[in-house]
Amino acid sequence: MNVCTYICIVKLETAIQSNKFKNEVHKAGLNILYTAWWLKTITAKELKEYGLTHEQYNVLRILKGKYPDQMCVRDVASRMIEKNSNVPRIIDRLELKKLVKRSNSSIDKRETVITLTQSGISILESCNKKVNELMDGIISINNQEAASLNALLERVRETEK
Amino acid sequence: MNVCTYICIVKLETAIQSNKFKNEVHKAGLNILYTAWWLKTITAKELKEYGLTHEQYNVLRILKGKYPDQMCVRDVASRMIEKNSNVPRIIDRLELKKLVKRSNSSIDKRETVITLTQSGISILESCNKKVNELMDGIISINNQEAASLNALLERVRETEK
DNA sequence: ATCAAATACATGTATATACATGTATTAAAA
DNA sequence: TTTTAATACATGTATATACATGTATTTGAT
Repeated sequence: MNVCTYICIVKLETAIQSNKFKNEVHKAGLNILYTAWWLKTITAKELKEYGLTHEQYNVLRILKGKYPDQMCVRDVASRMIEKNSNVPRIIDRLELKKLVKRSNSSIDKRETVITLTQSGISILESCNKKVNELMDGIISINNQEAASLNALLERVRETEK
Repeated sequence: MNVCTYICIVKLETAIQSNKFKNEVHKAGLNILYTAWWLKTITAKELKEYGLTHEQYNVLRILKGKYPDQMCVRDVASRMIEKNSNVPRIIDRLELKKLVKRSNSSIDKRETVITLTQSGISILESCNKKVNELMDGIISINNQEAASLNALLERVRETEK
């Protein structure tokens, strides 16, 4: 029998020890920031087993999306979740670990093209498995709730000018 | 007349140039991370005018919450949105700018107690004004939508063990 | 064809995160 | 009481963000 021993609900009020929010919109801002930190932290823990940071994992996933095609640095950067990431430097570290390979583009000599190595692919697959298991095990919202959440987050970023 | 010249909707698919999501839950994970980055970036831009980073602003707000009482470093740290922040070092920078003052606790000599200076209070007030104006101007969701969003984010972090 | 602007990437600096370790002080155990 | 463990903070290291600047290459205008 699978017995649920306890349910851990960390309310925002508890997490940041404050309940003085201007309004629900202001609270939502803090809630988004805190939830992102929480998500990053629990995934980083899994990735650490493989010596990868969240950002390095992101770059590997992006490269996998085009594999076996190569990608230039600019293309990788444009797909990053955090747009100001210093992609050349993240690639430096992946290259040191021999998870990716740099080469010069023949089309445009300014470009550096990046390729996943076999080792990069296999570490990515292990990480994906771990991270997916974590998500399935920890995040208990269903697809319908997630869809509402996605719609609301997109509404947050919808700006009129 | 207040004419709305254009509406800027940055969908997640456009932002990270991918539409291959395992399911809505997985997409929600990326959406939370991207929205947090977006929020941080637009606020950081306002704070930069005052030479403050997002984290320094967070520390000042926390100190204001107890003002005129002092707070020890541990108490500040426990209220941070990002729990792994290196609060002593953030305080180093605030102290250099004379926005806070460090002193020794008389009760427990291990503790360092932090006080907002007058200059710290006034810079915080200016920042709050700027940030609130930004939020009101840019975020177009209403309080009811924000309340649903808050409930969903709390559901995301609700884990069974 | 030549020069100026734009592009792609690398690199440098300040600040932050994440985490390990060091130091002084306090609390607790033998 | 003495020793040990825990606590509070400071500091050190690797990696990341945010942003400025440098260099080589390409594009575009004259």
